[in-house]
Amino acid sequence: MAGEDTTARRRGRRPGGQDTRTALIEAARAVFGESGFDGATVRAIATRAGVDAAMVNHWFGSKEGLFAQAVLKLPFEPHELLAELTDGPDDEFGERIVRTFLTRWDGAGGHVFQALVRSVAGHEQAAQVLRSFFQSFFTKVIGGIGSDRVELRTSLCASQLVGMGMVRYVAQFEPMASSEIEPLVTAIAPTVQRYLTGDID
Amino acid sequence: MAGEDTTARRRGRRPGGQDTRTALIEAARAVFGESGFDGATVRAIATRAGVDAAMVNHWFGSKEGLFAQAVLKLPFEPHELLAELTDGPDDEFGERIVRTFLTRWDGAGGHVFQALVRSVAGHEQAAQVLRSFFQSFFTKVIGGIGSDRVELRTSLCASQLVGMGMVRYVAQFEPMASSEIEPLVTAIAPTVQRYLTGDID
DNA sequence: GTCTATACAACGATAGAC
DNA sequence: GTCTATCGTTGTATAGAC
Repeated sequence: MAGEDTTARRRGRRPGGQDTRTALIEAARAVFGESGFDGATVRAIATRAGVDAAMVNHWFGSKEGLFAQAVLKLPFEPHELLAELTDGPDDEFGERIVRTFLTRWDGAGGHVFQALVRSVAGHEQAAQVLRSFFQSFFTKVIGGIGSDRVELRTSLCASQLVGMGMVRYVAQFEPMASSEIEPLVTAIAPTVQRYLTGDID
Repeated sequence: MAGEDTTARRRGRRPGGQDTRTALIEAARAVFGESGFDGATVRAIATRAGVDAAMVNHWFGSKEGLFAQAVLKLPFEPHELLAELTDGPDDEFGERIVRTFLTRWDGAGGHVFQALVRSVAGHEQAAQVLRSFFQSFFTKVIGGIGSDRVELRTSLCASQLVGMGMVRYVAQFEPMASSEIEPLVTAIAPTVQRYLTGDID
């Protein structure tokens, strides 16, 4: 992450920093809901929240980060996650992705993933914004390893990860629902690794 | 319901054939909702519908078939599907599963899968019944090939299949959403095949 | 007559009481 | 272990629609 709350009192605009963050999240939900991800602008969200547009980057790292936490309620910050995933050898990429996915969502609690699925399944709006967000994010993740067919590989990885979340957190099939993380990494990482760098046709 | 049947139970054809089917579906939704899949009995459902238990087999092939059409609204009959999947060499099992999954759901239309996901994500009840149904069904599918760790393999297969459906029908990530079936079979079948018969630890 | 939706009986499996 | 009750399922005779 960037800084903690070192700039909170600098010009005394708002005494409590958390209020800015909360206001941004509420404004973001409204604006993203009205305009979609592409249609919503950081400036419009910040204006509605009554704060400066720079606060978006300060609190959420990016427009995507704000979207992730406000609308999708993802339990992580995309930029930070990107750095975590890309740090390591390419042939352990699948392993890192699966382990990180499970660790983060386990930490957040199954109901968070469940809520995400419900909103995506229920509202075409949410599906659309998630789609552009996920594709943009995962393309960055995959882009660095120089494989071809980036879009298809992205879809394939998404299918295995999303399915893993569905089985573990939503449908709660045993033994996957109660399993430790590492056995699942062992079983599933080769799939993701193949989707990333292997032969897919 | 098909009427309170004030007439004494007579053998033979009752006027209004479709009414029995409809009555069974309505009764099944009620009983499955109250008791879950295992707790609900065919006889209880038939009694509530005011017809004989044998009508379940006549109209839906099995208890699972009734559940599939009444609660999950699946576009296929489990027994028929089981026969289709198990007919062929074991080393093409993954291929058949992926192709059949996509063919059936494509035929039904994406909104049907979407509705299934929504009901499973929304109601713990539906998740529970789907869980026992799916495990029972897939255990039969996998049971014939004699692999170990049947439950884990079932979960893994389910994760890839459900994820594929989520990406193609719900989130609609390109290119997976618009792809022809066969390229997806080529890309994903090896994953399912490995989950079924390969090394997973 | 044929066709089929229906009811009833019975089978094998399974779970629990004793 | 034995007995019993109940489960899902199957076979079959029958009644009504055609």
